[in-house]
Order: sequence, then structure tokens, then C-alpha cells
Amino acid sequence: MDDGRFRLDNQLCFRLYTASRLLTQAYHPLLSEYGLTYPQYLVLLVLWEKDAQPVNDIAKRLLLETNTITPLLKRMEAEGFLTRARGTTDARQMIVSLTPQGKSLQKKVTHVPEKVGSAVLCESVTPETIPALFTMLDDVIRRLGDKQ
Amino acid sequence: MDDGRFRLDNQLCFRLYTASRLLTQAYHPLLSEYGLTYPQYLVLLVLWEKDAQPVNDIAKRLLLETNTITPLLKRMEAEGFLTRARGTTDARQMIVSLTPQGKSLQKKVTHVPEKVGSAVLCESVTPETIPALFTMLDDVIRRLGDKQ
DNA sequence: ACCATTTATATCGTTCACGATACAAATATA
DNA sequence: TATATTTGTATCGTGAACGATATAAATGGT
Repeated sequence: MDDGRFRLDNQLCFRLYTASRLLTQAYHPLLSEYGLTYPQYLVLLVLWEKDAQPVNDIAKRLLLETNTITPLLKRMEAEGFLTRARGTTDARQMIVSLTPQGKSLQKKVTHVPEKVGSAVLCESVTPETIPALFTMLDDVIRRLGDKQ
Repeated sequence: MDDGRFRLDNQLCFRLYTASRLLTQAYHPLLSEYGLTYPQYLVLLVLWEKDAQPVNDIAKRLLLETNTITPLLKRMEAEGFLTRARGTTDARQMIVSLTPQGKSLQKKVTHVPEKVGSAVLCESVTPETIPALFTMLDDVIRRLGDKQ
């Protein structure tokens, strides 16, 4: 009956789920020092690339729904990292902009990606193999994440 | 200043985080038909391999903490998938056992791993490349998940 | 200009994750 | 055999995720 389909060891999803959780945990001590969670750090990455974006653009970039990031953005606003203001041309949009505090955080966390990166590198995950890993993950994301 | 470290596209964790979420979403319609969530399905995978395990063994297998799975197990008990009973030799342990209903579920979800599997397969993720992907993810998990 | 539809965001309820903490049973030590 | 420590599980609080639904602004067709 059980030909191995059900073995946890054979499951791709469980590996992704676990690796994702553990990597987020690796970020935790580095980010909590600045009052940030990992999803909040992702929002900052998006805003550091381009400031003053509507909620929807941030959500699309992170492949999340607005019902996930709206409360998250409110918490970040309460912490003073960003501001939320209705758009002037389109009043439906809520434009999210970095505060000086939110901007200045970028300089303070430059060491974070490197620290996490070096924690992950090992025999099979190297600068040489990472491109192939990225290609596979991007393909999975593209195949499952294409809305419509 | 920004040499690319902060580009979302360069982040391994974001890819794992997104791929994990999307793959869990792919499981959702298939599992909700049986009143299961993905983490609950993981618990069943563990119990189908070996019935009647203490909470701690299940938690260790899934690399989760008991404070995560205790409420999850209670919900599954309320749904009739399993029972929880104090161990006879060690009264601290809570032994989790499948009910007939929990056991019978295994036959009903045989199609689930195949459906999700075929949804993921693409150019770069094939039966040939998956072993290398598993090796890399397992190494990441081993490197980050080794307690002490 | 009117009304239906779409779009952008928010609210609500449920289920994880997880750090911190509590507590009782088992074990080790004095 | 007291008592200190460890072990196994549970409780609490907070912050995501996310399906379902609501609401208001913008848009399109008539």
C-alpha cells in the first residue's frame, strides 16, 4: 500500500516548510535587535528599492495578500518605520512611505544578509550551486504563484 | 552602498518562504476536503509511519516545538483523528494515537502527494534534479536545525 | 449623469509559529 | 529520604498567513 509516497523524507513541501522556518529563525536574533520581524524586514527590502508604494504593489512584490500585510504595515507605522497616507490621485490607494528612521535602518542591517548567508553555506550549498537552487525555487514559485 | 545584498531577488530565504507558502496553498484545497490543514497532514504522516508516539517525538520529527503542536493535536483530537492519553510508564508523556478515522484517512489521500507533485514538476524541477534539490535543502536544515 | 463592475484596501475568524514561562512527574544527588 | 535538577508538556501573548467578506473609490457602458 505505502510505496513511499507518504514518507516525510520524500516530501518536497516539508523540506521547504522546514528550511523556510529555520532560516527565518536564523534572521530572528539579528532583526529583533532593531524591533523587526522577518516579514517586516521583507517590506523594508521592497521599500528600500523604491519608496512610497501603494499597499498592493508591496503585496504583489512579496506574493502576499493585502489582508496579511495591512496589519503588518500598521504595526510598522506604530513603530515609526513608515507612514501610510491615502493617494492624492487615487484615494483608494494607501501609499506607504519610509520615515527617516525606516530609511536609516538600511545602513544598520548591512551585516544581516552576510551573517545569514554564511550560516547557510555548506558542502552542497555554495556560490556555485546557488544559481541552480534559485532557478528551481523560482520555477516552483512561477508555476504555483501565477494568479489567473 | 547597495551592491545587491538587499535586492529581494538575491535572497534565498525569501524564495524558500514564498515557495513554502505557495506549496502549502497548493495542498489546501486537497486537504480541506478532509478537514485537514497542512501541518495537521504532517502529523498524520508521522503517525502513519509509527502510531502511538509521545508529543515530543512528533515535535522532533517535524522540527517543531511542543507549544506549536499541542494545540494542533487538541484540534485534531476534537475532530476525531487521534486520541491523547498520558503514558503508563511515564506520566509526563502524552501519547498520541490514531483513531480508526485517522488511520482510514491514509487511503483517502493517496492522490494528494501525486497531484501536488505533478503541479510542481517543470523544466528545472524534474525527477532527475529533485535529488540535488533535496540534498541542498537537507543540508540547510541540518546546518540550521541542529540543536546545541 | 446613472448604474454596474472593477479595483484597492480593510475587517473578521481561525490556525499556525514561537519566545517566554509555568508546572508536574521523573531522576539524580546529597 | 529530602531536595535539586531535568524532562515532558502545556499556557500565554504576539505576529503572521489566509479564506471569506465588506466597503468605498474609480471606471466603464449606456
